[in-house]
Amino acid sequence: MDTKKTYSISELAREFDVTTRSVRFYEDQGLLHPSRRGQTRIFSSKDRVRLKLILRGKRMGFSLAETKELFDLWDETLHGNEKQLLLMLDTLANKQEQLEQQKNDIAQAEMEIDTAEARCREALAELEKKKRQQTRANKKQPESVEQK
Amino acid sequence: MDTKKTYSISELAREFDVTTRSVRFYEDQGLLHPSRRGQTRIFSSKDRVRLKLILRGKRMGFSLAETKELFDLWDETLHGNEKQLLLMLDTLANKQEQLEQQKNDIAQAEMEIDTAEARCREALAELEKKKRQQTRANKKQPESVEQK
DNA sequence: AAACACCTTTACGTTTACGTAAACTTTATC
DNA sequence: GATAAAGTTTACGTAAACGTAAAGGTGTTT
Repeated sequence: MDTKKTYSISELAREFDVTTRSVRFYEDQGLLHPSRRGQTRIFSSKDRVRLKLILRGKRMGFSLAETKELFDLWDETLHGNEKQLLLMLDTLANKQEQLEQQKNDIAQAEMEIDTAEARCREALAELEKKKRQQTRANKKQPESVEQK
Repeated sequence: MDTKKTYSISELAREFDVTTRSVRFYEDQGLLHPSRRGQTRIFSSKDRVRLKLILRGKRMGFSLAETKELFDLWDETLHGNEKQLLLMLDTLANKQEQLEQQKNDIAQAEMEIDTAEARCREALAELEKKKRQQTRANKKQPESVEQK
């Protein structure tokens, strides 16, 4: 269920395959805001979503600080006066640009991987061809094998 | 021209907007291999290409170590015996998977940015609406403005 | 009540990717 | 030939993102 209300630190850690140390660190940096029962952290589904966003951000090369900025900005936006809303729109536009850049990078990388793969296969084919020629030669003149 | 033979360290640094310190660091880590004239580094167009790849890798969240591995592997592959070619193909397939993951991440992020943007615009529209109502009210009952 | 799993804080250690300064040499320019 | 511009090495400093103890608090299971 995605509708579960709360999560323990290790539940989240297991689900997203991170250490509890990391989760606590993210809280320390102000990216997560679990409530407490006594000492123990209790994470809401909002925290869960944020953790997911943090990790996606990391995969995309965003720093925790960048991600935190976005979170903070979004929180402020909810309290939204006009200036903040406009600032948010601006930030979102910037992120879009970044994503476009990344899409270009990925497209480039894919092309290069494709050509690299092609060259590999060519080289392999070359090797195979030589091997077959070798084999044929051996059938006709077996003594040509292993000349010491 | 893209056909220029060699580059100085500051030429490369300017072109790609990095510091010379970074370039030297990349050499130190074995990612670049400039030749020397006396003490001075002379970068080939191969080095230039590699620098471009390093930076693209960074934008995509790759560490220098990861990029170096790819470079090294590719160099070995050129000497290619069969095993190395197969290993390269495997590595390339893995990178492809990574790229797919990243494309997914980007697509997700784009969707979320879109909905965030939409909400911003809604909120702005709400504010505008309220303002207009306010204005109309002021025309009918100007004394309702600025109650101390 | 002992053992065990799970949670906590505090705090020092580590890796990556450079920044920054010092002190020096080489190359270009006036 | 002096001076500036660009290059060099050496080496210590730093921010980010955790790892890794150490030392201890809850709580539930046997």
